[in-house]
Amino acid sequence: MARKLGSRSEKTRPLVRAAALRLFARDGYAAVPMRQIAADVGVQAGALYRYTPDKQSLLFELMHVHMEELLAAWREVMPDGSPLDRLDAFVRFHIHHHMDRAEVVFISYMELRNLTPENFMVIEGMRAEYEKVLEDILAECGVDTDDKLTTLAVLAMLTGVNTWYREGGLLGRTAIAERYVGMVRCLVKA
Amino acid sequence: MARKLGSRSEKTRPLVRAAALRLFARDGYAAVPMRQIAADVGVQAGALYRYTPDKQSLLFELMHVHMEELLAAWREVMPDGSPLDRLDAFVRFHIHHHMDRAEVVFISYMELRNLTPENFMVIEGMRAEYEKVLEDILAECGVDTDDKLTTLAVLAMLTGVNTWYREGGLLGRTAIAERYVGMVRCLVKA
DNA sequence: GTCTATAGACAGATAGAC
DNA sequence: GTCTATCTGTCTATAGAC
Repeated sequence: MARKLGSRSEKTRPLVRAAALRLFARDGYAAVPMRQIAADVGVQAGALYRYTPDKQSLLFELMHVHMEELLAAWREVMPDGSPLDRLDAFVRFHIHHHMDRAEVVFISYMELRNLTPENFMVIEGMRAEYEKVLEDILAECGVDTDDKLTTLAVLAMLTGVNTWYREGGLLGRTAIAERYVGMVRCLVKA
Repeated sequence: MARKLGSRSEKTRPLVRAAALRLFARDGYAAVPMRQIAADVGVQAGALYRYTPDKQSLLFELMHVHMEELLAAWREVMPDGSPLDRLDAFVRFHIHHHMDRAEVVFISYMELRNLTPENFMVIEGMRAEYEKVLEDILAECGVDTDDKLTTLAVLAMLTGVNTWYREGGLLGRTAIAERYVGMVRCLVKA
């Protein structure tokens, strides 16, 4: 099979994204120079601008793709059962998805303020859409969602797993998810 | 009454701290130039170095004072009652303290990675000490604290209030605290 | 598509006048 | 104690050779 022209460029592009992801997560967007991303990829800084118009777009693209994948993945696994079943499913989905993508999740919470106002509005809209998924499920479960306190408390608790979960820890992935399922069920009953 | 010599310097110092607090919270440590802090205070950039050896010390001092005050304030109000009473008291204390100091709390979570390794270890130690306060109370309430999941889940839920609470919102401070008290009680029973 | 070289802006921190 | 002026280094992004 003949290679397409320009296929070489499509080898570097994902490396740039991966390096930006890793370094932004580790050191923070503002603290990572383009030169360091380039060094991580194994090219000179100027070459990066073949793949991104600027540093800001690199950040925005990582967060935008993440939010699109998050919303799409939920639509994919979203079950039809009872409200409580759907709540359990949401908790398991959220925990597993966030454990699998620790770096981009971390960036998406930490680097919001380094987005331009236009880019921020896009991401904020998608974040609100995801929050609405949980809010609707909670409402169907009989929770009062006039104020967002319960929704935000549950979301904060679930997302907190991102700050401490590391692969190979004391608890397995499924065990962790089931513990959170139990805690959220308990909050809903109260 | 005669003014003490040097009393004028002690007027600018708190202004520098206040400006750094406000700007670090709004734009992030890395994005705030010393010149902007100076402009906020109403002096030239060079004058700031009468009050701090460098920018890093400005950040560290804000976080360090915050953690000292947090630990001291808890020791002050810590009650003697039953474990469940002490848990309620901790929840109320945490929520109110975090609502009253939104900016420095936000900085303390967001800017950890902009501390030098030495400074990070100091703050991290104090953060662990605070976490231990909650862990001990939960253990006395009969919660299994062999793994830290419950402790961290409760702390994440409580601290989440910082991301959405604004003065003059739908719910009053006390009402919010009592809702969290109810949710935490429920998690402990399960 | 990657390189070298550099433009142009701006950072943290210091020196010395007043 | 604050000023002006500046040193020294680093940043993003671009230009043009190969």
